[in-house]
Amino acid sequence: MMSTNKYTQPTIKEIAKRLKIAPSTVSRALHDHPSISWVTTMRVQKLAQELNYEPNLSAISFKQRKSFNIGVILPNLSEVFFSTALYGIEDMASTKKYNVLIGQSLDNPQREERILLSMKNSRVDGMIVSVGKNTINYDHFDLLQKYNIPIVFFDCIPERKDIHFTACNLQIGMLMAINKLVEKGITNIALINGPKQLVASKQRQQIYFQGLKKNNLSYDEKLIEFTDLSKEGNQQAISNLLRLENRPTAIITFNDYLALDAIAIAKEQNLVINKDIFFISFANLPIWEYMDDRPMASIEQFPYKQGEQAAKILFSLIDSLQSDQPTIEYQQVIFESKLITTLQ
Amino acid sequence: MMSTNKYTQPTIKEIAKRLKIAPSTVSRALHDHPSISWVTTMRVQKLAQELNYEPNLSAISFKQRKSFNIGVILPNLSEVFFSTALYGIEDMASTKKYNVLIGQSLDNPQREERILLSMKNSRVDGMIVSVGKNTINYDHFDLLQKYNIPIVFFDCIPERKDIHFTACNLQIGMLMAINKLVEKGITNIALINGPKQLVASKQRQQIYFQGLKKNNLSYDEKLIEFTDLSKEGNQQAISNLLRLENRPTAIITFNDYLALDAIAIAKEQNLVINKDIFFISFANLPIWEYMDDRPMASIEQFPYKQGEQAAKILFSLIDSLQSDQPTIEYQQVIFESKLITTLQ
DNA sequence: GCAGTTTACGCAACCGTTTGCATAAAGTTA
DNA sequence: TAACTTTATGCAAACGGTTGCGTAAACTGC
Repeated sequence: MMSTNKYTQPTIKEIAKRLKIAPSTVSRALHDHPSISWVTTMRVQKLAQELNYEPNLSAISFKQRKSFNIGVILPNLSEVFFSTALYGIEDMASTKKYNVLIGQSLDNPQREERILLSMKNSRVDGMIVSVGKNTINYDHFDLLQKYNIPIVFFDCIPERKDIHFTACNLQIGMLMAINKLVEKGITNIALINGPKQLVASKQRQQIYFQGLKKNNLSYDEKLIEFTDLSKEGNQQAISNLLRLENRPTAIITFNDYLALDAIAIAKEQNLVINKDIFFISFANLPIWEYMDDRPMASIEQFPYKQGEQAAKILFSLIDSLQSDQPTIEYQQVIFESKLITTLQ
Repeated sequence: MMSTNKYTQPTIKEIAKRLKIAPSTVSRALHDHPSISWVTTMRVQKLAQELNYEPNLSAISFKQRKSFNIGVILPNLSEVFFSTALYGIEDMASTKKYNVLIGQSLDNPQREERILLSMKNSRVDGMIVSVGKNTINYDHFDLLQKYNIPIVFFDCIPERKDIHFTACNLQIGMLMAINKLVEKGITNIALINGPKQLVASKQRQQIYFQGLKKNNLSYDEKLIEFTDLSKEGNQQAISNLLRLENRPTAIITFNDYLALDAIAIAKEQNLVINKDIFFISFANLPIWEYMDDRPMASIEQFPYKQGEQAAKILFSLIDSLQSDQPTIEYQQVIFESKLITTLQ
């Protein structure tokens, strides 16, 4: 599969030379420019086809000051949520003839910043970012603004008004989940939330309060725990809840990975899942169907659609940057969550 | 976060103009070229720092005919195996100042080819590919050769000699697994293999035979089933085995996802996992630790190392393309697998 | 003080494509 | 047929950085 003879890709100049016409004519002919005659256009396109001509995107991107690459920074691609979102981004990008540069931050702010700067330097035309859960400083994102590189955040977004983003409104899903529990007569509902600095955490907590209130349940501050989402943090949080005198009969967990840890601990304490205690979780890990002890329900957040939409917004921003009238409004698209019952 | 004033990145020409020297001098100064005086070098580097100069990689890649991008095509990033391999690739790439373009083939040959061609056109400097399980035609990979774009395959590799690749030798892990079973007195060992066209399947089958032979076990062809790795295929395969008069007491499954299906079916038939029947699997899904009924052991294939090594090989190929003496040998690195016992 | 060497820098071309402008040829009108 | 318009094409610059080559100026040795 290794050949020694160099095979160089044909260029516009090559075609021009062969047809004894100017490169500019070739360029225009390839773009069906009206000022080029039908005959010339055909001759050029025919030869281009024969030679297997492909425009040198490197040259074009240099000339046009566009790389036709977008950067995507995610915490972690092994989470199905993110890899599915990436499909959405990829699919949208490929219809727009863009490539996707990927970087996994692993929730490490330094790594996140390093990736971001490297993408900036390689002149991506825009970025889609799901912020790592340990990121507290957003200066490097602001930096991109100076270089006119648009960013669209998705899912895990900074808490500020002046950004473009897509996210999922957990309200409907979460309220339905609480209603469902109450219908079953389960009223002692706890929440294990994620890191306090996350918008997602604040949101979950707020809706949790709403859900209790709408069902005339009283709020007990002991029923809220926080975790940094590390395994130890998770175990600590669930243990605290299970130790309570008034042990909760249902627990809403910040995400599926936390739910895994929580369920494991509950089982260790000989609690029967979905009998002694119920779990509700976010993000719908597909692996649940293989597990006997799984959350009663998960709240679906439509990662594919979120990714696709984020890319759509990004491309509209990129296009508007080209035009004389750049958009000034912030594009913010919020999807509605949906309650998925994983048990029959 | 949106500003209207355009902020243009400083260029070498800009610096040259300000210091009233030639662009070429600036370029050399920035590269610490020996023919530039200490004073000038310092002046240039100081101003560059002040202006926040960053070389325009677009221009460099155009001029140098290198994109400083490598393409990675994988079946699926939601499989932890692949996303972990991607870390390895990413890390190696970032030390080499390369970016990573990603494409998920979803085991769809058309999609795989589309991604490959699009990456070719955007002039990636090389590619790392794990071939989709339905790919039977390798013409598009050969095409890249014509354009002098090196490819390194990893994990799922085409069955031919003339390629660069990294892979994992399952021999040690698999033989140890069989030995372990035999030690426990389990001798009726079945194999559910993947699609017949895959190298990986052939390899597994061969070692399976070896393992039986070394332990003086007789081979029964009924104990080998194949699956296309779809859910239905998996279920069919395991059902066939469990229906056998001489029901196997251990099953080696092609991968962890198949193991999940297999275990589920076995449980439906009221078999107790790790008592009535044992499973051994490949690739070590981290989720196992949360499951009560899991394979007795998994065979670790070191995806991070494989990815890292694949990238290392790719960069050596890219470098050797630059030099006058391109490498002719095929670089093939094979890691040794390791048996991981997931049960205490 | 002169030939030879070294040092430090500038000039200009180049990579492939695009695009504003100029212009020759052809066609149109009075 | 002169003047004007239209059509089809070419010329040349530009994007930003790199690099071979040329060359003043400074330095060396005798």
